[in-house]
Amino acid sequence: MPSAAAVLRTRASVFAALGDETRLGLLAKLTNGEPLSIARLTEGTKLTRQAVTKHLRVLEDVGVVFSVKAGRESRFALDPRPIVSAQEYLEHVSRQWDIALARLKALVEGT
Amino acid sequence: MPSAAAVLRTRASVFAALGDETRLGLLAKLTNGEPLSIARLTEGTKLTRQAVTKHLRVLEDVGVVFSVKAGRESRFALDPRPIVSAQEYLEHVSRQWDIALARLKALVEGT
DNA sequence: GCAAAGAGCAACTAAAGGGTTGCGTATAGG
DNA sequence: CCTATACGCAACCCTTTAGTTGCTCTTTGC
Repeated sequence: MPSAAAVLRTRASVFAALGDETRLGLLAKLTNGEPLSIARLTEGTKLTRQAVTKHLRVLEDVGVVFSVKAGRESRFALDPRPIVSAQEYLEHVSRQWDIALARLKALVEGT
Repeated sequence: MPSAAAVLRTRASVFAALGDETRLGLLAKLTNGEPLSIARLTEGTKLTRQAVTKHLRVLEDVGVVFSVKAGRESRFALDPRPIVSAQEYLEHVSRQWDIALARLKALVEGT
């Protein structure tokens, strides 16, 4: 069982990886399921292939993406599991908020 | 209607704001609904009040948090709307991925 | 067998981020 | 009043990050 602090750190790093316009764009290209090469992912980005590569490494480090070598090119595909995890966390936060608000409201209204 | 690029940029900045361990900790303290002062939020952080203030500004800039002045202290409270929006986006991404996978699978199996 | 395509690696730069310290200001309360 | 509390602002430092350039290596395909 990972410590609570480690969980926090992991979650933060996933959000950090998602916290970039370019990387969100890359994810969008990968949501259709088909693994894409770096050259392919670079098209239409105004960036160098190297820059895109770095972004992909960031995404790969947090597990949102993984790569498979196919001949001379390495294809990247999406792994939705960390995304689902992050999504559930946000759901949890807003849910806790709702519960807390209801509780406070009941308090004010004298129950 | 904001442009698609602007939407992307906004979303990215929200994720970026969430992409920090300290800030996730601050959010956690605010999920119980009660607005807290900066001094209060600084307790148990190993950080300076100034550092915490900066983090709060980051959260405030993306609308995840807002402040209300109360005498000599300014209290921060959570606004779950951007969080809900981010959550829905992640849900959308993983959902698209599921759909795409199903489609690819059907293709391979010859429909 | 050779040119072109697809990538990896390393060094470098500019800018952004996280953090601190120091100082000034307003409010609460004895 | 006068002190302690709660902040805001600004300057500064160090580290990380985004991006580029240049070079090398492997694979493709004619």
